Amino acid sequence: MPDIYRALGDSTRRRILSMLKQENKTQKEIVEAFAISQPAIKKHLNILLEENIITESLKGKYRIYSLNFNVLQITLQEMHQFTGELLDSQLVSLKKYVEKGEVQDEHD
Amino acid sequence: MPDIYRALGDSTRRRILSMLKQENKTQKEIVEAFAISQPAIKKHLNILLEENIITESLKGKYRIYSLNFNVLQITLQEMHQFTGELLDSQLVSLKKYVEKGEVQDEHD
DNA sequence: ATTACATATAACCAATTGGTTATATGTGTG
DNA sequence: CACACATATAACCAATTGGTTATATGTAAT
Repeated sequence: MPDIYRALGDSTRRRILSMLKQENKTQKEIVEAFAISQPAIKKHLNILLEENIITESLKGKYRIYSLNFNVLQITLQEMHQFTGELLDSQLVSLKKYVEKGEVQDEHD
Repeated sequence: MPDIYRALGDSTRRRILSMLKQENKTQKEIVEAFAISQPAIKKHLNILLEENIITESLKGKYRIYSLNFNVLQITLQEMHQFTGELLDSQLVSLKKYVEKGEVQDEHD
């Protein structure tokens, strides 16, 4: 359900995630780390929240954001499997080549 | 330079890449595998070409598309490093916890 | 040469994205 | 209570995305 590709699809969001991997951060801290406005950061946080990649908690007037490791782990693992299979196929082609003396069939 | 996140950011494009991992395909074959129009597929192919994730070659009236394994490998490896570091940090936190009896500092 | 087929391109559309500024709301502090 | 600060929300904007239909172009086959 969570769209990890959407979550990772923007470099600001990737930087936010990198920040959060060290320690949880308040929105204020995140905003201060970028050159764009607070509402712009909030929109990125909302996308990450929508995709369940981060969680939000309240502490007085602050909002604290954290990585959602459970979801991250599952979705990244799926993504990694997909990408792994893409590269895998090259090895299969190489194997075929070694065995049968051809790389691709049909088109070349 | 190639934006692998953009390339993978759409499920149609991911399906196209999956198709190409088996064998090279003509545009016609790709179009026939989807329920959307030829120009729509062409746009996706153009994005994959822009990001250098696939290559195009001519064969008579056909256009043959192939995975660009070189670029794929490099960009996916970078992506995987990024995502690996995200999850890694949890292990570091766990390690800290085991060693010092705390998980996070500052915010909780 | 005509026709059929594969692909390209143009014009259009609605929704999403990534940003802005201005302003409202909520919470802690002097 | 009043003010300051952190965050939320609204209204706006330009660019991109993902699709469409209609039509042009290039190549092969009859």
